[in-house]
Amino acid sequence: MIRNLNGHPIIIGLTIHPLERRSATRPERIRPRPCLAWERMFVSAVTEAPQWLESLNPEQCAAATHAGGPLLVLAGAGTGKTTTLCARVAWLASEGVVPERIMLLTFTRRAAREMLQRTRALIQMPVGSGAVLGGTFHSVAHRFVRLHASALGLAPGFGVLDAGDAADVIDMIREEHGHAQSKARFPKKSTLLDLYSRTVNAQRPLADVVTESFPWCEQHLETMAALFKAYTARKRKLGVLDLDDLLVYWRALATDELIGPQMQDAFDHVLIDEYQDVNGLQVEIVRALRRERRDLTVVGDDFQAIYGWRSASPEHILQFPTHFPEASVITLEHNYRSTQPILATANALAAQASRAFPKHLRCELKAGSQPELIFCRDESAQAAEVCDRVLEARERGMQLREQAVLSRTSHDTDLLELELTRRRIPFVKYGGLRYLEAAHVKDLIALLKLADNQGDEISWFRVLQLLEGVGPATARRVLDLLVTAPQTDRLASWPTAREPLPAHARGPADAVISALRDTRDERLAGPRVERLRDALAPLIEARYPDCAARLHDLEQLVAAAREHSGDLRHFVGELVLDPPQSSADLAGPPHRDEDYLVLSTIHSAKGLEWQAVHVLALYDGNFPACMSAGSKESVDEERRLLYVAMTRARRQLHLYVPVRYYHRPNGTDDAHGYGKPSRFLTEQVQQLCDVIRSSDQPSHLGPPTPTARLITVSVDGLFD
DNA sequence: TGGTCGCCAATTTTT
DNA sequence: TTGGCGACCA
Repeated sequence: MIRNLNGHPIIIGLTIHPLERRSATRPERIRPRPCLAWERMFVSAVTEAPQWLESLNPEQCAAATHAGGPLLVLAGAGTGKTTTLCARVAWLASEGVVPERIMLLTFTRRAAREMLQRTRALIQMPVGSGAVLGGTFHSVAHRFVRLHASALGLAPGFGVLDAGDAADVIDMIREEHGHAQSKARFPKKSTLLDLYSRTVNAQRPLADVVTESFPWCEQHLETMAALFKAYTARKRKLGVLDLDDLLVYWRALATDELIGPQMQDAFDHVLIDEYQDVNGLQVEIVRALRRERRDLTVVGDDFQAIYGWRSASPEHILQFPTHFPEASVITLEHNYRSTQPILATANALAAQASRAFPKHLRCELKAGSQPELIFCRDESAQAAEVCDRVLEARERGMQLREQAVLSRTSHDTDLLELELTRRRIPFVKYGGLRYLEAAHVKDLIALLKLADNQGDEISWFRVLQLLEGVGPATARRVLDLLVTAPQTDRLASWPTAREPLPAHARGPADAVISALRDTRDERLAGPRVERLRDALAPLIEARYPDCAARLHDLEQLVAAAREHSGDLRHFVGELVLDPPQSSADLAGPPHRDEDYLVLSTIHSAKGLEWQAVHVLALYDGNFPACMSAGSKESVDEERRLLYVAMTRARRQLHLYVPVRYYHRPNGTDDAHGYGKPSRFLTEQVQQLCDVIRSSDQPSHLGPPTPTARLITVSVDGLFD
């Protein structure tokens, strides 16, 4: 059993993958440990220099020891942002601030864990004492809302819906309202949830959000407004909160005239990482928490804001000095990560931005090779090129885990995954399909939720449809019979409720029901999950052809439950907020001796770094995505996304432009199917990438590379 | 005829 | 994996 830094077991991830069927020798996915340059700095700082503050540069030191009042730390990529924040927590603690009175909000739980661990190492707090309250906005919100559940009119063990569950609830209402069959196409569940979530997180009227981001839905505005009202009512009725509700409820607590001041007084210091990615709702929470007490530290880089599609906006960090007029601002500009040529290229890209805090990253590593811009014949040539370079670098002594392949979408690496498998190069991938999104995992979770709450219609709906010959209509009929039963024991009405089932499905259904019944008195999550998994297994086997791999995934969940000390409700709740196999949870080196290449989406690579970085598929329409071509803001965000990708590299940076692509029929105005190099690769950047290699070989596939170069010249026009 | 099931196409990024 | 469409079953 592998554990994370908190000692919790980690599930090693999916064994199912869309490409799996074609590649039998695919390596098991494991989580790599991120490369931490600052970690090394600190190890020496702690062991060799007791006054660890001396290892910081003057700006970092000023930030770490800032006394009193709001502080904005603008930390460019690779400038020791995490180092500084850790040092600040350590400094506060060494100054006598009680750790429990420090709140540390980070973007991922991994970041929180790492920081707390580093901090402990710095000031030698005994393990267990450093109870800094740390985590994501959502997980901290969960804690507060649970604490004040009754004040909020919630049952003590309210459930938390993940995004998939929320979409299912919306879909159910959508059907009840009769939108499923209406002739005018109605937005589907994921669009609706997206729209709802954006509206809530941005704290702006629905009409505005629709007009701005979903103009094609405008005709349905009133209907959708009614649907969303029904959605919130339904959540109340079901006694559940979705992820957005956690924030909404936290804000309600923070602004409450009784609880708000208490909550504010409970924390001497609030520190927030990645402030460029907060949304309007989160800002309101922060302002409520620091209305009177003003000790607040926020750290971020407006040029690395890449979550606009989740209602985050770099405007919030830009406006921090307005919200907190007495704020001090410290800018970190010494980059310790990348070589000068890489930094110069990234700076050239940043210079194209329309709005940003001025920053001039200075580089400590002068020497280094130029970034490479590589034109490839097509996406499979791109895959081959990447493999060649990766192996070449390994020959020269660079471990695979020191290299990473980053892409705009997780799907960009499909061909590469096949090629890596063919060449037997081990790799791990994160981003992409996540553990909790796999159908069979959702099946088991639905059953677990039923064990906890027999009134959970969504879960009933899902579980019933696992039975052979049972679809939405039959499931609905059974459900109606169950729901009419008294709240306390819905299972009591099972003998009647099972009537609508086809005869051959009744036996298997009974087996599941008795498992639910048998485990009712079991307190610990482990035995319950195991028993329920056993009951579900036959249905999984009957339903999915590749059941062995899927059952293996479920076994991981059982193993995790066995290690869990709490009850089932707790276990499921934590699973939703801290899902395994998410990029947020890359903890603990699983096998020190293993070496593997890292594949990741750029979003998931945030905060990480590697010696060599390969960025795939930089052609117009993909990166920047055509979905983002609509507004200046979203194109700016695409640019920042590329900036984030480029600044992950320490020594080598490779950018790939496949010239011809196959998977995007009628996607653009280009009927010939040639990719145009990304609109971000203007001449300015290209000149800095002085090694331009073409990799075309004689081929039946056709067009010679010069066509691509011609297109390159015309890229600038796309900015207009 | 209502309902299930099989087949095909398409899919941005995630707490 | 989801959604849409058409075939087939009670």
